[in-house]
Amino acid sequence: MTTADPRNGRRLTARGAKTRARIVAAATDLMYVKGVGATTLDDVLAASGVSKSQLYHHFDGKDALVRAVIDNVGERVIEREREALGHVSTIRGLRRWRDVLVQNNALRHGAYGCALGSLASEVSDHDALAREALSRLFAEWQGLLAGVLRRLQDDGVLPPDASVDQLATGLMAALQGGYMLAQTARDVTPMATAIDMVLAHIESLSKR
Amino acid sequence: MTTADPRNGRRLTARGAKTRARIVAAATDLMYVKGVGATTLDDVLAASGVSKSQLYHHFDGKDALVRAVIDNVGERVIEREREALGHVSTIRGLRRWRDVLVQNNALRHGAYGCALGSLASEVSDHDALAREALSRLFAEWQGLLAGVLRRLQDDGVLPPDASVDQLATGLMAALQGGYMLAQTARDVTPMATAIDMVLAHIESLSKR
DNA sequence: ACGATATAGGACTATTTAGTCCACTTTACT
DNA sequence: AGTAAAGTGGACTAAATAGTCCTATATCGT
Repeated sequence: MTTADPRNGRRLTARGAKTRARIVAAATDLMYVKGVGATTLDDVLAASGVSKSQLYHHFDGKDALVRAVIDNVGERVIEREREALGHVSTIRGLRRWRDVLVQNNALRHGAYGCALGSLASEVSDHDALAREALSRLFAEWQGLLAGVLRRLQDDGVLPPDASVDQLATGLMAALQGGYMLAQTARDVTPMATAIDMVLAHIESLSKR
Repeated sequence: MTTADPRNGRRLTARGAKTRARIVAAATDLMYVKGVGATTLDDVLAASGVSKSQLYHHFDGKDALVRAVIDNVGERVIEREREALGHVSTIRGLRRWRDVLVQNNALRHGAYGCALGSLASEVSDHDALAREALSRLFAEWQGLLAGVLRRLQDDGVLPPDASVDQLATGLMAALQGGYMLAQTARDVTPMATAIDMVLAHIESLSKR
């Protein structure tokens, strides 16, 4: 059985796909914990138990690997958020979504920040392709938030003139900024506070 | 004439201080544009026109240089924000503060993000001392914002039960998250939108 | 079954990078 | 003026790192 290689459409056997996935999985973990710049290809090889030629067989180089990691992280985050937000249509549901993110982040005392946000701020100024991919992912994530707000609007909870997309932007920014402040303070509190402020704002709009 | 060396109290001549400052200035620029990880000591030497022994005379190594850069950036940002926010006591003044940040960021189309925020997300998980310094700087910056809100409260614009510190946290998070989204999108809009949302929230609290 | 292609292992190279060392010059202070 | 400390220049080393190359094995399509 063969499948298309995400990189260049080259044929890929089941075995090859598995090796490729192992490389990406190891790189994803390392880059999340150590950062992209501090993760060497040798680190990835050691963690995945794969040889160098295999890495270069599947990826043109470090940049290509980083892009594969972004795709991988993005896919997981978007899927997670789609499940978490896809059917939310109440402010209460939005608060539950907040609780999950806050509690997960609290487990690491804020360390490492948002998987997507950390990648974005490290890579955006260096690799245009990676930046664009991250930009699309943020847009998609934000679209899920906007979807929730739109449902609130459709249910009459938010007034028709509420600018759903701008609220979603503000919520995403508060989330990402909160992640970053929590990472710097090694304390999840600022992240929780920032999201709460936006949710309070959204709630206040519904009480007119 | 001699002054205390910021690093270890060693005596420092005017000439030495000048060399040290040149190193820090070059490193600051490079690390802002290229990122900390992608900036090599050789880059710093080339940009500052200084020899390697001088760099190691003034700093114990790259980590120490990064910390000096953080102090330098922090000092400039805090001074800038102190001037911008120190005497603001109206929402109108807060909007003008917003305009300056947005316009400055628009000049680079969002690139590089916040000088402090970019350092924070790259360094926080790698160097505890640097993280703590950045955490103190964010707290100081946020304190300036809280000062503005407190003045609004004292003037009766914000109600006495408004949680000024939490609003300042939310504003800082939106600002930082906005910087990051703008950097990823290469478009200042999300940053402007995020701050505007928080300012709208603050304004809505004043209309009770 | 068999040729073609994908996959695997790992030694090897060239370059970059942090960090060291030492000879020499300038400055501060009495 | 003299001397000790600070400052300077740059060659040098060791380690790390990205990337190449060649050989061998496994798998696929026919």
